[in-house]
Amino acid sequence: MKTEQLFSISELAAMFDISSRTIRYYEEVGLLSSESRESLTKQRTYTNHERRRLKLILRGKKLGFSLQEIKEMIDLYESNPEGEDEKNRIISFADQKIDEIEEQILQLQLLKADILAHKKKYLDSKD
Amino acid sequence: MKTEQLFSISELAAMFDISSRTIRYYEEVGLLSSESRESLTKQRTYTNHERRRLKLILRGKKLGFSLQEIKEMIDLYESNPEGEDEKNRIISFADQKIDEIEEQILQLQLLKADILAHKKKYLDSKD
DNA sequence: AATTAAGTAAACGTTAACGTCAACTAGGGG
DNA sequence: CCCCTAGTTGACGTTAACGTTTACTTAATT
Repeated sequence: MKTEQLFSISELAAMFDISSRTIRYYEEVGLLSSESRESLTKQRTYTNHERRRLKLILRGKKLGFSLQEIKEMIDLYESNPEGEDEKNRIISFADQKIDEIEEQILQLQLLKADILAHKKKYLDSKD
Repeated sequence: MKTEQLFSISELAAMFDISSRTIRYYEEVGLLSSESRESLTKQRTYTNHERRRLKLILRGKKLGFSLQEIKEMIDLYESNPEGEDEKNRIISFADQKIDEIEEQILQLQLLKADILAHKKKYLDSKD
């Protein structure tokens, strides 16, 4: 049998350098869960599954996505579509997100080029 | 002589599909100016210079940067450093931003790969 | 068992980035 | 000159994403 390691809320918070409040907030808005909790008033415990999920959330945040967008993307990861329609809906959502991401990458490359150009300008003006 | 075209605030707003209020707010926080205004109570007019600047602001927003970060980056474009120290400070700021951008691009590529993998999973489960 | 540390829910506070509304002004057409 | 449209400055309202505080409970330590 497999004994999954459990984390407390402050352990998880320390791992990612965020506050406990932030984790509770993510649960409040349905981004995270702590299923392995005995009762509603008892303390939360987290498994590796939730740790990975939190990591995904924070990556999304660093990239500038809203919690709502992040929720949609992660739900995509863990959704279990029933009919063909549902699958098609998910696949086209994925395609749409991929397009957005590619556009973002493109814009970031343009921004990088801009900054490089200006940096060069200041470098050339030295001496 | 060169006659620069002038735009009203609502013309500029329409161009970029934003509100006039947004433009005034950008001026309020020092991101934008309307120098070609006669007096403080008269109407604002914008030149191509400010139009380009606004375009940069909106690109930054789409990329998830805060207005404060955007301000710092654009100020970099238009700053006119005096001493060597000032130039070096600007250049190292540029380097730092470039690092951040490269990291963002990397993370976006990972996110894209993730989504592609999950899309494939759903595709394979079809039929 | 008693103290201390850590966690909980609830509620109010905060900041960025605007939206909205009110009261006033400037400028052009007829 | 009058009217109408577009613009102006406050000032207060709004939403997301938490921070902070309070009063209380659960878990750990001695």
